[in-house]
Amino acid sequence: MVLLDIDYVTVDELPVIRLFGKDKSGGNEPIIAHDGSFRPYIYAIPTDLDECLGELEELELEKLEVEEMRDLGRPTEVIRIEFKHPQDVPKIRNRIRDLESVRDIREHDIPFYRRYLIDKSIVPMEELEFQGVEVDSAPSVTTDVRTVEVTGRVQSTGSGAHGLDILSFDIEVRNPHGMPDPEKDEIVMIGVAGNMGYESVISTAGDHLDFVEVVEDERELLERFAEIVIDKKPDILVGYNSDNFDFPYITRRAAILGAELDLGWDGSRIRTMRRGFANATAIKGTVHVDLYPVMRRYMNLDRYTLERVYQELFGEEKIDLPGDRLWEYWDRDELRDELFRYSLDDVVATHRIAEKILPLNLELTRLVGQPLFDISRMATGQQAEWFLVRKAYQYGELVPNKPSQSDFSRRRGRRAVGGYVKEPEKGLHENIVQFDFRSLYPSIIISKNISPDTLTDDEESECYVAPEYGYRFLKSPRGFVPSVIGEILSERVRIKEEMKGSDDPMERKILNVQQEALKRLANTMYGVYGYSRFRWYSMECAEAITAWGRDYIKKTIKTAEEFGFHTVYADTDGFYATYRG
DNA sequence: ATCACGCGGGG
DNA sequence: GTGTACGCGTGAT
Repeated sequence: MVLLDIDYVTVDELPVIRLFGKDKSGGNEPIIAHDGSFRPYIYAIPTDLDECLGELEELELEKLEVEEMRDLGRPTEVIRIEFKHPQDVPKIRNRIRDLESVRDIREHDIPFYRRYLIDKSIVPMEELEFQGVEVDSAPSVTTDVRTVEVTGRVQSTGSGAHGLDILSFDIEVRNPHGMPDPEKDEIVMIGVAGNMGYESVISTAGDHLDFVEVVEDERELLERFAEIVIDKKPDILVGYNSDNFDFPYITRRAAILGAELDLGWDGSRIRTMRRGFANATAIKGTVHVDLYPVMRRYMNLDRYTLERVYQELFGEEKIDLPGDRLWEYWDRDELRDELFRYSLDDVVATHRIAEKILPLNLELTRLVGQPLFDISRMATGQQAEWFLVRKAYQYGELVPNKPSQSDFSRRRGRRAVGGYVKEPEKGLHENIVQFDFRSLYPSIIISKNISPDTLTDDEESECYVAPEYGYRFLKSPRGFVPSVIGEILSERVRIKEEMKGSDDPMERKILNVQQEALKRLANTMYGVYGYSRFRWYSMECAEAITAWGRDYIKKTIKTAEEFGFHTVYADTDGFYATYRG
């Protein structure tokens, strides 16, 4: 099956991982696989091993094991402490940290389902194979969900999921007094658009329009929407700002009207989680993607309204009606059809954006190895971090802890000096030659071995020494981050080669998105060194990278000028010049 | 310069 | 849920 989502439940006081997938070759059947074989754990770094083992014995923990790992490259003996339940970790970790013989605890802040994916080398949005036996299905409105108990091996096959079913939706509200208030303003339309040209607006009016499906009242409107989602069984349900608007609104209206909206495969309800400044809405089994945070990351605009994003992406205007007057379009017969067309246009636009943008996010999901639900809501720095957490496991490296509040405030505000910029010379320049470095920063990280684990004070060892700052980076062994970026770039080269050798336009398209995702990830790696919440934060690394960058471009410009070129503009990794002989 | 505050998207 | 989280522009001081 294709693995779409993951979580865990507690059965008889023990955690059971649930893998939500679809059998793409077997009629798109939803499957929930239960795996009760995995247990949470953390690491303790002891000051004295035997003493520490002794102290830990007294806490009556599930299991203790001594392991040899590396902590920023340094060989380190750690104690792996297993727990019965993920919830035990926050309960007990402070007591462990405070033990006399414990220098530090690690990997105590990694969500259980993420730990599972990493340790089992399982990748969402790839085919998943496992051995299991059928068990009784969970009660569900989705009647045909199969439940399987995992009895043996579980593994990702490496083949990506393509042809996923996407369903987009969008609601319209009648709000005559300011912003919509779910306590009193009814939902009058829900637009839905699916893969195979399925486009429809559900409403209590508009029966003369061919794309409108008429229902009796608002409650039926909500239930019909739920029915369509269940019936269409999309892999991904997409909205625009649906985390913060559509879903919370629908949920509240459903509660007021007593509508059944148990869309989860396990019969669970739509859940909106408060996440600091933003919400995230989840439906068990179906991956809900809110395109708004995705688009904010994907492009750099002054505003991110659906209209603006659509226009930028496709160069076309979509129907735009004034939000504060939509209720008039509903109330006045002669304007109502326009509102219907607006509703349809919104959901179709959302769908088009989804079709264009999701392939990249699916590749990032596979690369980072965390669920699409999470990836679509993560800042790029977070994506890079979870990618590295997975790599750290593979490399036997201990993951650094998340920065504490004091680390964070100390780091915040410090900023590495940026790239070299020569302001453009005014005027019209002819016969311009352009020069730029390919992947300048990733290349510098690799060639100068810039990594927190190679940064050293040691004057004796052979080092690369950063210009301006004099920071020293060991020439060997190869650092953790440079190794990982090296992997990313060589994978990208391999994929580009494969692209050259392919005539199949479909295959080329897929490969192109893959290399694009790798490029983005590689380029993110440089920036995160200076990102204050990053586990591998290092201002020295961030500063060294840009210092070498400035050094390279200035030297290149100087050389070009010796050959008779004149630079009219330069920025970070490239410059424009005229030839003067 | 420094800090508190509020906003984004949605109708 | 191994929870509780952004980043920037604005106006006031």
